[in-house]
Amino acid sequence: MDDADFLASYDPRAYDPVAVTVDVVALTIRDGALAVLLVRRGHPPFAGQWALPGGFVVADGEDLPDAAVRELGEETGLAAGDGALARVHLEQLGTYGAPGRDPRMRIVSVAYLAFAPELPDPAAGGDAADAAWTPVADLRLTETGAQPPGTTRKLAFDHARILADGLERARAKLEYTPLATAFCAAEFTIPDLRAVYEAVWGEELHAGNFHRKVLSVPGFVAGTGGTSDAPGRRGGPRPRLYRAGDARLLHPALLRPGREDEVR
Amino acid sequence: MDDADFLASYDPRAYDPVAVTVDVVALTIRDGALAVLLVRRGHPPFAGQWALPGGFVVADGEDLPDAAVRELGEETGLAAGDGALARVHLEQLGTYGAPGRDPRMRIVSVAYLAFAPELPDPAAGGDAADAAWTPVADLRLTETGAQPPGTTRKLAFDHARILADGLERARAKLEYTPLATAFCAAEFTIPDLRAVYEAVWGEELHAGNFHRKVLSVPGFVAGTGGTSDAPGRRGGPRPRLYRAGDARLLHPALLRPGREDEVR
DNA sequence: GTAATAGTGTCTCTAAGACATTATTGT
DNA sequence: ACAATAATGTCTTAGAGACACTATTAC
Repeated sequence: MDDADFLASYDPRAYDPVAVTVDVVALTIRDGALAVLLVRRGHPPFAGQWALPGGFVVADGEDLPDAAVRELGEETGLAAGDGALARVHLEQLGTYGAPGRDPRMRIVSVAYLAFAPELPDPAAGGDAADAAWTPVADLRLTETGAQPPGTTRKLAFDHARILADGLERARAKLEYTPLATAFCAAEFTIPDLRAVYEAVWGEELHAGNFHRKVLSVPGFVAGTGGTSDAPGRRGGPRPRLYRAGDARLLHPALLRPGREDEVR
Repeated sequence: MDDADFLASYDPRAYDPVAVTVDVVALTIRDGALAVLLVRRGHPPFAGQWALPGGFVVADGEDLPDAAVRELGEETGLAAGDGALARVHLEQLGTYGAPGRDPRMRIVSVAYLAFAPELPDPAAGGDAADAAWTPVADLRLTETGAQPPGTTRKLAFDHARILADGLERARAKLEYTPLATAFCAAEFTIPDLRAVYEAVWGEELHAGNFHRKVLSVPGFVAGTGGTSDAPGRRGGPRPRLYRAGDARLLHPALLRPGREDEVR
């Protein structure tokens, strides 16, 4: 039997049904805090609860990253050809396929991680009853969370786990890639960049050391020669403007402070 | 409509068929070289060509890592309850779902990465006509490879890409995790560990500096007090024996030498 | 003996971090 | 004037890497 014979006799529907979906962990910085795009589900299961944007992959011809971009565009109201979506950094996060994670049927979900500069407020689209950028600090990400009840939101499906994995990935990638620039506008200042690191890592960084460190990494940032016009600051000289450099890895890396204890 | 109504009216087969498979990049050290487990396909498509071990996920109730272990066991002839398989480190590598990657239908494949100490020669099982540990140096992993033809093997599907991604993941994880100990027997020497690093990174390391570095990382290795009986070596004192320590991250990390150029 | 190897010591240079200092802005 | 901040300078210490050296084994 050669390939052609095999294809002719092959019936894909003979297999048990497994559906493939794409979920997106879209992160941005809003008001100095790390925020994730969430939608309120309009249909069962988990109707009314908040969840990551996502949906079924179109079986015929849609690549997985394309599906992720499509889902992101549906929830933010941005078209794929729009410049704002083109600036979004997208990478695969992982695949979640435990039996029972969706009550309807066996669903394997490929999660993507998106990093974006400040985007417009989302417009609910598709199946979503609502959509909003939500500070991650307002979310309960562990079963044993110690947050005060009422102020936290629990996510549908296993999306709390997916989001937690995405946050850890983001925190780690800030260390050894210039990913932080993906959260900034095309031109930014070193203090802007430091604000991104502080929001994602949840720690204050020493301004002087951070400044010198960023400039010492080859290709991290490139000066434009201009200076910020400094709106809304509380004094001090005008910071210089930079663009993202051509480095794809930071060498040496910017390591998170105080991680010796988390090692075991 | 509540959840129960929705489930009753839901027909999973109404969706376009997408099949989910699991492929395994199983790495080990054989004769001092990094080797990957490959099977020769017994059926179309790509009958007769070498490929990564893998297969369809059982839709009803099999978790994805379980499917990966099952596929690995089928090809190596090791039972899941066997101690050898229990020592294998398994982690998800990524998911590959480009349309057309399989000529039969839309197939989304979840790839897993397995690290094992020296395992027995595989026994062909399942659909495989043959199975073998193959040194990765004998494989053509890029389309524009400069290897001499005839000495290289080309893999089926997009498995060359999956393997290349797995190798890069392995090389990176040696830097900041104690993963190298997963390639060693329960007790090993520092030179054994150095041989793992050299095989995976493809570079010779300075023996003295490596030794001091490994011992300086808290929790990387723990001494047993014993010494190797040193069979087959070419002279020198008996090296001391160690076991894997309790660290899950190496701090500080063991960085690969000479990566400054690959940064842009 | 000779060669190879395990393990340790020493030196240099880079880089991280704590801290100080100067200059420039808003209030 | 005062507070806040950008940007740079100084000092200490940890760590990576080059190299040397001793001790122990196989041949």
